[in-house]
Amino acid sequence: MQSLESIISAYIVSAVESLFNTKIESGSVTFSATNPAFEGDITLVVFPYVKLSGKNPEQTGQLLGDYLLKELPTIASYNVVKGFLNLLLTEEFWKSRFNIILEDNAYGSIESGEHSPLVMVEYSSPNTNKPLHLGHTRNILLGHSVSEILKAAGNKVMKVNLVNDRGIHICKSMLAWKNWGNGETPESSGLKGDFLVGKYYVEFDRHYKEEIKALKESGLSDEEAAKKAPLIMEAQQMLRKWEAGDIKVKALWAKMNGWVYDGFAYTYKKLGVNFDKIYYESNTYILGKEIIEEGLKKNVFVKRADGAVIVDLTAEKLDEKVLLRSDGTSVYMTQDLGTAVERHKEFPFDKLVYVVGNEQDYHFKVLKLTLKKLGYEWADGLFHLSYGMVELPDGKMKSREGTVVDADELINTMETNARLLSEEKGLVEGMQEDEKAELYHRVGMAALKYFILKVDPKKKMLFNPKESIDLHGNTGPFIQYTHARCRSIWRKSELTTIPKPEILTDLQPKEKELIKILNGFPTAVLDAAKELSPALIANYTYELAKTFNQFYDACPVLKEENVSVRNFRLALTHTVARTIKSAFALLGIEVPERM
RNA sequence: GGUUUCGUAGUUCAAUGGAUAGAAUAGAAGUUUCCUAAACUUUUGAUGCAGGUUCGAUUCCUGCCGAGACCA
Repeated sequence: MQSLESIISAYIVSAVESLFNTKIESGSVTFSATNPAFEGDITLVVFPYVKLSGKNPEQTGQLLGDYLLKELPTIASYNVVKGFLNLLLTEEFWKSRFNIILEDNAYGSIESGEHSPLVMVEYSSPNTNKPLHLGHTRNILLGHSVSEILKAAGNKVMKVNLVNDRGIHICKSMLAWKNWGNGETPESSGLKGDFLVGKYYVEFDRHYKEEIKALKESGLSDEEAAKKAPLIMEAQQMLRKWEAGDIKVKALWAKMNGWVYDGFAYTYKKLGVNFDKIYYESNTYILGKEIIEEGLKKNVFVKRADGAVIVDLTAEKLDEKVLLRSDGTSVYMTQDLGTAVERHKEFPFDKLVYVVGNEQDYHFKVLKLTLKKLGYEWADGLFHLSYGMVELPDGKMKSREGTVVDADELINTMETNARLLSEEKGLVEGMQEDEKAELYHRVGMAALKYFILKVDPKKKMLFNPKESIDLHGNTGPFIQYTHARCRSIWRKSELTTIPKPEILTDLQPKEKELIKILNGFPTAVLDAAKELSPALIANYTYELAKTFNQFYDACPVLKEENVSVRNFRLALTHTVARTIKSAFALLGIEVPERM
């Protein structure tokens, strides 16, 4: 279905050509929503054509309006206010639009085909030394939602996770567990695996700090003490053993990482997300060394006097970046270069979206530029979805100060709050226990997910642990509630098929408004895909739900006596429910039939 | 210090350079013999400061003030 804007744009192009003798791009035509104070369904901004017409904005608008009224039968009337041409479309247009939308069961999504672009989305990418927290939650929800949105926009999508399963951090946990763990396992203690490993990471830190303190008292500087503490040296020794393939170290490593994966799997499941492929850094960390050779050969990289290999990006207003240390060890950038190249070989993606926090902005700029310099044209398709940090009222979450908001705990709290409200409303009586649990889960998760996703990803967001996430107003549960209302009407209608409406009467204001909003869904999906912003879908869905509730108040559905009006309203209610469900699926939020 | 992002009602969020800056929440006042009141209606309240570009600036540019991030 062609969008309303593109239909009118085409006529504006020909109007400008025949009236002002100038060719313009149809993409340059700008519309805006009509101000409610004036009559109209869509508004054309006239200012860009004032110079072409040589007349004032009002006269220019009149000319364009006359042309459209004559040439485009769906225009019922127009008016010009200042430089704005307000266009009113015919009732017939909106009625036929609604019928098209109603018929389309996959409304809002474009099926991908063989030649659709392949987009790889990397998200989550956790370390294996601690449980997931609210910051990870934002990452995970964004990654999942963006993937769904890209799919709906007609892309083939591959969701990947790159787990940081090796390095000094996991060695610290391993060492602490060996020293003070007494063989504790998730089974023996009942502790979730990622929490268990996280506990020993903290334990390491505690003992390490004591050692540093003691060393400092014996006269060492801060820096020396931090380097010379026996524990850290032992952890480093462990890492070297790991790299050398020491069987015992590798076995412990595999065991403890296994615990963490079980813990993560539980949280991912609760959050309703999954991956098509999981990469492990233990496999990818060696990648990238060949890239260094390649870069040196192509004279893109330079070997410094101390032996370190660098890429000079000063021409691009960035620094020199070290890619290989003077001791020959690689840095993150080396691995990421190698991983990107490997991935593109295996899955020749058109786009690779990295969902990573904005503290890595510099890193991804360098990554893309460096790949470009090496001649990999596909690097143009690399995109860093740089999201803002989740902050607490007094700043960043700090694990040291114990202010980290744990993901599992937050999920539980949300489910509990949903349960308390449901019980208070008393609408769940008669439900089976498992049905109730499912409902509380859906509602709690809707509140959490919507709270996070409705904020523009680029912006930092604030979470106040003292005030629980709201279930009223502009929230996920409000929209779920609207869906449940729609479904309730539908059940009570006792119809089995959707009535084909013949709308003989004029549309009520709220009916027309709903059709207009429904009409905007495909555009919202495409915009969200272009911007990689689930927030646009959240805002869209809120507008739809809010308007439906107004309609619900103003227009009876089941009690309407005129059969054709009743059928139309039922069809409208059905379409609203279906669209809310589709839109929320793009956010990874499920909607209940009743609540 | 260098680079960079961000400052919008009391609070949390909106606004491809477009009309009178929207919502939610908190505050005030209403709506239930009527399809789910997790709703609806009315109301109070905001663009950090100073310039510039533009027919038009929350949005673009410059400076200042304030907060964060990255790099040393």
